Parts: sequence; C-alpha cells; structure tokens
Amino acid sequence: MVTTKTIAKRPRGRPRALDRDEALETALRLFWRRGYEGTSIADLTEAMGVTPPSLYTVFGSKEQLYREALDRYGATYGSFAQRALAEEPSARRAVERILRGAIEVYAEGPAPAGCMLASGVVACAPEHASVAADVARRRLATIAAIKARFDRAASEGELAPSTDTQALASYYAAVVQGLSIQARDGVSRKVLDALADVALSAWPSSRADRPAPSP
Amino acid sequence: MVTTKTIAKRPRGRPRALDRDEALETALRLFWRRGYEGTSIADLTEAMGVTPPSLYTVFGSKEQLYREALDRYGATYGSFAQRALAEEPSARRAVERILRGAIEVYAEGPAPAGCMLASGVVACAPEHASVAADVARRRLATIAAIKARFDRAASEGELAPSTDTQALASYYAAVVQGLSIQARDGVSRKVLDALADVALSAWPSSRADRPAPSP
DNA sequence: GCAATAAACTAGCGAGCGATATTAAATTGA
DNA sequence: TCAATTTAATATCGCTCGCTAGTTTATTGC
Repeated sequence: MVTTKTIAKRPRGRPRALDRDEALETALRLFWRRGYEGTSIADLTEAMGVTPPSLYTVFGSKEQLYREALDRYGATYGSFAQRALAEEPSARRAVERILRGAIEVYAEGPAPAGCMLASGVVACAPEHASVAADVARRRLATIAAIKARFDRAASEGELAPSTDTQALASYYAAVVQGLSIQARDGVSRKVLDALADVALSAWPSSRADRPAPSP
Repeated sequence: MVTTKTIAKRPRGRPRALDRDEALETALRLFWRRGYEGTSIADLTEAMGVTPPSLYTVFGSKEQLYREALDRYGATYGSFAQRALAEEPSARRAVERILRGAIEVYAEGPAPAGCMLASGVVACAPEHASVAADVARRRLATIAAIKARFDRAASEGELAPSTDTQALASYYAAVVQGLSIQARDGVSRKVLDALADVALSAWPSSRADRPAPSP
C-alpha cells in the first residue's frame, strides 16, 4: 500500500522516475508550511524535481494530493494524539502526553511550525469549500476520538459519571489548536509548556471534591 | 478620522460615489469569511459595486485594504477583549467576559464564524509573508494586553505575586483561538460555552490554597 | 459658459494559476 | 529486433490574478 511492491514483476512500460513516497513527503511539508491556497503546482513540481504531467499522473489533482498529504500527516507527525489515547493507561495521562507531543511537533517540527490540520484550511475561497470541509471533518474527528477516551474513563471511574466529556474533549482540542497558532507565531517553547501546565490544571479530578469558589 | 468631515467644503472634482466606510465593512466581511488569499479583487469590487480603479484610488492595494479591514475588525467585532480588560473590575471577570464575548461573536457573528485574526493568515505563500507577520503581531499584541492586565492583578493582590502571568495570558489566548477554529467548524454554542466553563476552572485562585493532587 | 479638477469606467496589461494534448524516451514480451 | 506499453518532458491551454494606462463623467471656481 505504501510503495509499489518489489515482489511484483516490473510492469511493461518505462519505469517511474518519481518516488511516490518521497514526493508525498515533499508535498506534505510544502502544504504544511504554506497552506493549500498558498502552495502552487509550480512550487510542488519544482520541489519534487519533476514536471506537472508526472505529478498529475501519480496524484490526480492538487486537491487529491493535498488529501493524501493530510493522510500522511495524520499517520506521521500528527499521530501523537491517537497514539497517546491508545497507549496511555489513563485519560489524564493521555491528555498530558497529547499536549507535550503537540508542543514537540509544533515547535520543533521538521521545518514549519504549528499543526497542519489546526492551522490548515480555515478561511478560504468558496471554490475550495470541499477541501475546507474535509479538513474541518478531520479536526472534529480528533475531538470525537478524545471524547471517546473520556467516555471510557467515565465508565471506568477515572472521571465522574456526570462529567461533560464532550466539553472536556473540545476544551483540550481547543488548547492544542491554540498551541498550534502560537507556535507558528513564535511563542517560545518554555511559554508553551507553562501554558500546557495551566491547561492541565483544569482536569476535573483536581477539583472534584469541592465546589468551585466564586472570586 | 472616520469619514470625510461634512464641515469641509466639497473638493473640486467629481464626488466620490464609493462610501469608504461601507466599502471597508464589505471588505472586512469578505476577508473574514474567505481569508486574504481566498478573496480576490474581483470578489471585493463586485461586492462593493465598483470597478477596480475606484478601489485602488481609495485603498491603494489589496494588502493595504486588508490591513485597514483588520483595524476595523479590531475596533468593532474584535473589540470585546480590550473592552473587557479595561472595564471589568477584576482580571478574573475580564477573562470570563472575553470568553463569553468571543463565543458571542464567533458563533453568532454577522455572517462568517470564528475570529478574523485567529483564523486569518496563518499558513500562506511566501510572497504574503509581510501580511502574515502583521497578523501574527496583532495576535501577540492581544496576548500582551491580557498579560498586562494579569500583571496589574498580581500587583493588586488578585493573583499571587508568583503567578506566571505570561503563561496564563497565553493560555487564555489559546482557548480563544481554539474557540475560533471550533466555531468555524460548526461546534454548537452550547458546547463552546461548556468548553469555556472548563477553561475558567483553571483560574489560579481556584486552586491556590492547596497543591494539585496527582491522579 | 468654460477651464480646472478629481473620480468614475473601459479595456487590457503581464504574470501566474491548475491542468493537459502531444511528443519523446525507456522498458518488456515476442 | 521491433511492436507494445508506460512514463517523462515539451509546450502550451483557457482562465484568473492583482493592477493600471487612457478616457469619460461629474463637479467647483471664475
């Protein structure tokens, strides 16, 4: 699925000069840094070292290439969230790992800064509405994944059964989205880490045993 | 400063047919909804009901028009934050009003959704780097304004002197930025309000009197 | 009324956009 | 060796981009 398997006998015609995987990584980084509308076919083909027809033969269209780049982002740089949700023993620890992982990728990533999804297509021309809807869907899916982990935590007793898991998931997703913007704006890693500390202090069990005081 | 004063005697030539203020509001809404790169001069002139030369006579260039639209946004739709910081008696109440005000504007605004600044130019083509830098500068200025209010609160005793006001300001700014993205993605106002409740529970004085328990 | 002034519109600039028809090059099967 | 097959590069396509030179229209001062 990732590459043309070397097992299959070489097909008939002229062999591919363009390495699909490598070209996709190149596209990912360009789209990540410049966004969908800010990246042109000329930018992409130049960075890949090919001419437009090759790109279109392999990827179909700019929009299809972008979606594949989003898939790849989710499977690589952006995979820290679902890995944390799947691997950590508690929802609380998963959230902490997500925030630290986000800072790691957003502030120290390969070249750009911020999240390709959170800081991807947000406002755009109406002719790109379907791309924007796709990106929005992926963002919402991340929130849903966090909520699912919180629901499990509620059923297991880690969180009170009355916990508003939807709100809590949206909340931590919002923090991650804010981290993405501020990482791009050049806010230092030290401040981002302290920001995450504050965000983690809102975890319900930290205050479950007493009512919130009114200032 | 806002309009050509009616006191001054009419200038010599043909009078302006394009209402500057009205045209700027039109531009603001288009840029807000579609972003800088997603809005074309043709979009703008069509919506204003004029031809390109009129726009260029009045506003100079697309980039200058965008910056003026950002100014106008800050003075109108986006003014809730600095008004809250200036008017509320405590930093805590200012923060609460900022979050509620953000939800109000982002989820119920005139037509678009989200914040023109937070969801404005984030990733873009290198030729628009100066616009991106301007937008980033405005976002950072908002954080600085919140921090200044927190510093005052620390000096007045509302916050502990040891409070990391920079982190706390970045944190609430991040929440607002996340609200902007999620409002655009169609997250319901009910969830956004509950999200804000969680965010407010991280306010330091809510937990200042005891150490955070480790789960 | 008429020159001066200023803003409006017509028409189109050069450049870049995403995408492709056409042709040349490289490999396999017979 | 050579037809068949597949990909790569050349050379654009039609369109839209931000922007403007040149002309027309509306108003004021004299």
